[in-house]
Amino acid sequence: MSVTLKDVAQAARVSVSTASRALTGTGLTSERTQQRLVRIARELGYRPNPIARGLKTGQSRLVALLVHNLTNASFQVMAEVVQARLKALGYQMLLCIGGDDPQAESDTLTTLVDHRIDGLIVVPTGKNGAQLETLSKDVPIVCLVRRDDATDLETVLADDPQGAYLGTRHLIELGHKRIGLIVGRQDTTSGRERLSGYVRALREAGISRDDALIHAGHYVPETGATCARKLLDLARPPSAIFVANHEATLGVLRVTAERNIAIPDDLSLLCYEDMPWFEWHRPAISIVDNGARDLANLAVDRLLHRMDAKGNSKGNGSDGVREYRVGARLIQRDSCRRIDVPAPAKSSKSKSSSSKSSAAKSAKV
Amino acid sequence: MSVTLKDVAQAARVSVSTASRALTGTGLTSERTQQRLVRIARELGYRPNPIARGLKTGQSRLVALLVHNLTNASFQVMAEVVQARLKALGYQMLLCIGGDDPQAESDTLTTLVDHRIDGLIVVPTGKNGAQLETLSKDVPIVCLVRRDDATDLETVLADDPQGAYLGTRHLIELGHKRIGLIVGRQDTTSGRERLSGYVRALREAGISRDDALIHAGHYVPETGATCARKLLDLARPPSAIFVANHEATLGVLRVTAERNIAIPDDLSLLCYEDMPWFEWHRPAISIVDNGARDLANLAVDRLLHRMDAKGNSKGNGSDGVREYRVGARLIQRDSCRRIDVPAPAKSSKSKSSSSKSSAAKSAKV
DNA sequence: CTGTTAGCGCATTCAT
DNA sequence: ATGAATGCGCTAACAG
Repeated sequence: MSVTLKDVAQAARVSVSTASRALTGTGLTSERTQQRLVRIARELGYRPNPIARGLKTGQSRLVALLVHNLTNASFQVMAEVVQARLKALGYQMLLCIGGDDPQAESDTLTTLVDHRIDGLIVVPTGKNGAQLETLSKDVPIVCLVRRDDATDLETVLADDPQGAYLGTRHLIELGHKRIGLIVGRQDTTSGRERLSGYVRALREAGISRDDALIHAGHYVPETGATCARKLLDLARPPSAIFVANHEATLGVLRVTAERNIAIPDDLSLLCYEDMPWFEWHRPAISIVDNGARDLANLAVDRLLHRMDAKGNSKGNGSDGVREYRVGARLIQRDSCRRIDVPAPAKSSKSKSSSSKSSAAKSAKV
Repeated sequence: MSVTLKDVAQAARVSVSTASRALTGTGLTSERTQQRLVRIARELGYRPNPIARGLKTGQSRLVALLVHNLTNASFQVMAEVVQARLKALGYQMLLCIGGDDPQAESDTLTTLVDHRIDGLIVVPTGKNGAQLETLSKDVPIVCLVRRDDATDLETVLADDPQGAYLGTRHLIELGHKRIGLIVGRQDTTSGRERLSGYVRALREAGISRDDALIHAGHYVPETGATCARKLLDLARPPSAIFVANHEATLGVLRVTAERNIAIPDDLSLLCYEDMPWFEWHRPAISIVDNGARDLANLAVDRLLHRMDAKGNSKGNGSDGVREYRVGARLIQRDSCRRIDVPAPAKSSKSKSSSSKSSAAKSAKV
């Protein structure tokens, strides 16, 4: 069917080993035969068979990325970045979607090592630490976005404490005293860290923490709806809501729409993690950007480093560092307003707030 | 490192061939040894090496999905569906992102066959028909969403003529006579077909076609912005815009926001292909749903059929059918209004239109 | 610098 | 029903 190394060798009247050496460029062949083989191989349309090569070398030129879903914009970006970077290096990306389900994660992990992947970037559920730890002896692994506390795997994290702090402080600076927080499950790193950043900003500002304003929940839109209702039904509702649970954003927006709550006039809204449409939404939604693109790039860097180190068997390539942080960034758009200034009269269509939305566009690499 | 078939065979005191037969379940072994081998394999934690197996059988248990990007919500859904279906069958999905670039597509295709993928679902650019045609002799291929006219590969398409027709007719029924169309490049199947559906609906309604209202462009947000401006700057601007170029939607929304055009009061807006946030947007955006989930499922069905047929070498598994259509569906939300009724007074906040948005939610499988 | 030999782990043919 | 032998395509250790 396809032309093999043997075909090339025969056509060049050399042995397969010579052909192999010439084409893999080990430098163990004479300049002349080298070039000749390359030429002949090209003429014949020879393509090395990764399967056969893999059987011999134990490598597959396959790198896996395991994320929870593709709905989350951060995961989309990460998938695109990882794929692009890897492709440029001759790797193929195996994209797996685990749905944040420990069982699915576990199954997927086994299948992946079965396929002899050369590397793995995983957003862990946190429930398969032992397995990850074991696998990491065979294949370079980098954790992304979440840390699995049961491991000491190299991990690339967003700076969630900082991001939540920045966001909360921004709202405080706008004059908000009662700031609702909708955050992720407290059994995830990011969930805890974002809460801590929020708390710290409050503390620094001398605002006492009110647990009635704090809601944690699963990473689904429904969480946003439920929690938003609870917050808005409070006797003294918050003047701003910080949706630090990305998936919950849609739910919050639904509730504000249902109740005809004007943003930012009636309520300031600050969200976490950018999405393409946030900027076009009206009002454009201010956010804390987690730097998904940078996170993915760093994760790839670290993975390549480890894969390389493994290849040269120079230790484990960890450099002693196990955790990296990518800074968060506040992107102001139009969904937050100063609270110390009286709200504009609630009548005519607000002809104001659409100008600065484009200026704050984030620079992507 | 890992336990091999040989280890299992030794532990069971049989030959590797027997072990192989027992574990692959060819039925060529005695019931007893069969069960015994399975048990021992499990105890030893044996996992067959797909690479080695692949070298022998020419299969990889890898199926590739090649899409343009992951920003498009349809592609996200397709990736998730394909991955889920395949995983259930023991395949791994190789997700590739071609960026609608012919060169990238071509490169990717070669790499994929190098990896001996067992099947391919591809959203073709349309520029690599010959290559696809050639590859299809080695590996089952199903085209998705777009057809590559240079091939007669089995293709799963949205019913774009119908979708565009439905959407246009809906606007006409609401009383719109001047309906702007922003559609995709006319060198793509869907671009042409959606235009044709629009034209047909107009014709049937006895509305003469006005080319000033029709704009085709690349699948990027900028197209939407540019074309929307042109439409709105017309001496007689349209009362409704049908954005049949999905990616262009954001651009259109930006322009309407910039110009403070109220939807649907000042302008009715109908878009193509659903996105999660369309429903939560205010006003909720009415759409023509292309049935991404159904498309993906059907593509997988067809691919599996062909892979199966190839395995049993019963012809090419085409059943003589080369093209499938998945019907489109109109989902009414709040972005289109009757034009024959006078617009409500432009003052107070529109406390109306948020009720039916949830009712029209699409049922997913 | 090159050819010969030997496997990588598995499925499969040919014997028995 | 089982074992021995062969080879998938390639790389690498070992000679020359």
